[in-house]
Amino acid sequence: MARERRAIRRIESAAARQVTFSKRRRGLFKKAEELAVLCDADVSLIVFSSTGKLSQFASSSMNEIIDKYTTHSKNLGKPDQHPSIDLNLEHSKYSSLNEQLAEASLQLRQMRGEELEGLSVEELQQMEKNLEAGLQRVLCTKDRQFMEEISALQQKGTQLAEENTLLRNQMPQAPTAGMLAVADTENVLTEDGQSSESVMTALHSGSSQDNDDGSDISLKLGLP
Amino acid sequence: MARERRAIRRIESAAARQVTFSKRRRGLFKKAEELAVLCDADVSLIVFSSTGKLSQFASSSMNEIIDKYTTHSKNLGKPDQHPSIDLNLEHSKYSSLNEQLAEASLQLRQMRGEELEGLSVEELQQMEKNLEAGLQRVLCTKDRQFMEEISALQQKGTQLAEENTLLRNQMPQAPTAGMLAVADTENVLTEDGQSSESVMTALHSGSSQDNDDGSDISLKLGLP
DNA sequence: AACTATTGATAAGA
DNA sequence: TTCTTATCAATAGTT
Repeated sequence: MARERRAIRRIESAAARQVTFSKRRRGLFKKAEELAVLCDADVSLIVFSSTGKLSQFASSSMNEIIDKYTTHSKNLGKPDQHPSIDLNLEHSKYSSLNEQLAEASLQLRQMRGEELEGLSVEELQQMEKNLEAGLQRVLCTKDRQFMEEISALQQKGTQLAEENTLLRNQMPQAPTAGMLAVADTENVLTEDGQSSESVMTALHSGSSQDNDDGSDISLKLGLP
Repeated sequence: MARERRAIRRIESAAARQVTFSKRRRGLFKKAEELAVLCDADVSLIVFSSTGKLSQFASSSMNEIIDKYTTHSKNLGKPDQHPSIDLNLEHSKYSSLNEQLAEASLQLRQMRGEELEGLSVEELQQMEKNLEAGLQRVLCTKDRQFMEEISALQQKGTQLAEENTLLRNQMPQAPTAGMLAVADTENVLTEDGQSSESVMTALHSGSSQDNDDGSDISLKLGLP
């Protein structure tokens, strides 16, 4: 990354090692924080220099992350190794969780419009932005779900219509057709095989066109 | 470090966040290892993705480093606080808290429009309702704060204007009046005591009316 | 995932 | 340690 690539192996000169340590440690911590912020990750970084000096970074509480880690790996690996550590961490972990929960609850209440009294105008504007963005995404998702449901129903409708056609063809004399489908009987032959006309366009264009094979079904779309 | 600098702030798009997380995590772990090797340092790196997945690096044994860390920081902090708390109670409290926090976080993320995939249309409509209600309340509160600020400023303005009038009355010959207020001198006597004209209307009506006792101040309202 | 234009990190020197 | 600068590495946006 510089004048010349340095081979990744222990730097023999103590002075040079110290210099490189300072520079790279700064970079490493910076990147750790960036990862945590950018990606909403929980990051813990502990570094002991060769002289034994400690540096640390934690995106939230160090104890909490370590505990989460021990819990995680305990589940997969050998049970209990450092029973003493957990004890020291219990309390801080607990308060930290409590704080996080309180914070999250407050945020939720504020997003619902409660307890807004203490907020500055700037914070309120930020919340407004967040709420609008969230609302937008919710609306998009809802629309998408509607679309999916519509398209599923439409497919089913088309299939049923085709079955109907087949059945009617099999009994050409059927006198009860009028009860189930009023004006279809003369179109039966032509609409057979005309598979899928988009229901969306049907909804937009109102009742202009003549392709009735899906429209009986599309009337039920708003409900489920 | 790329096409364009990315602001170090949580990436909203879940997809982009995941991509960046993968890329940067790899880079971070590489640098952690390089620091450990080059500088003979003891390095521990623990990363939980926003989805809870664990990644770790340790130049020696993770547990050993963590142990060393807890020993180190214990010495600096207060030594032992709660040597004996009911562990079982503690643990159940912990799990419960954890669950609550997870639930609250999920709700928050969903209100921000993330992780909506599993929700039904009904749930989405409920969220939409909540978001709209929250947004409405936030907007009301914001407006109220604006009003309060405006009215406070206006009051102050009125007071200052009154003080000005008093001062001018005390030196009737003042030849420098034109520098501070151009056309006021003949109105001084009449506007005294005319207390509060709404600043809102002043803002809306532009520069039509003649009651100048607050308008010099109203120009500064947008800023503080 | 692979590709680059760019920015960022850093090795060496002062 | 800090600053500078030439260079290499990481990565943001794109495909």
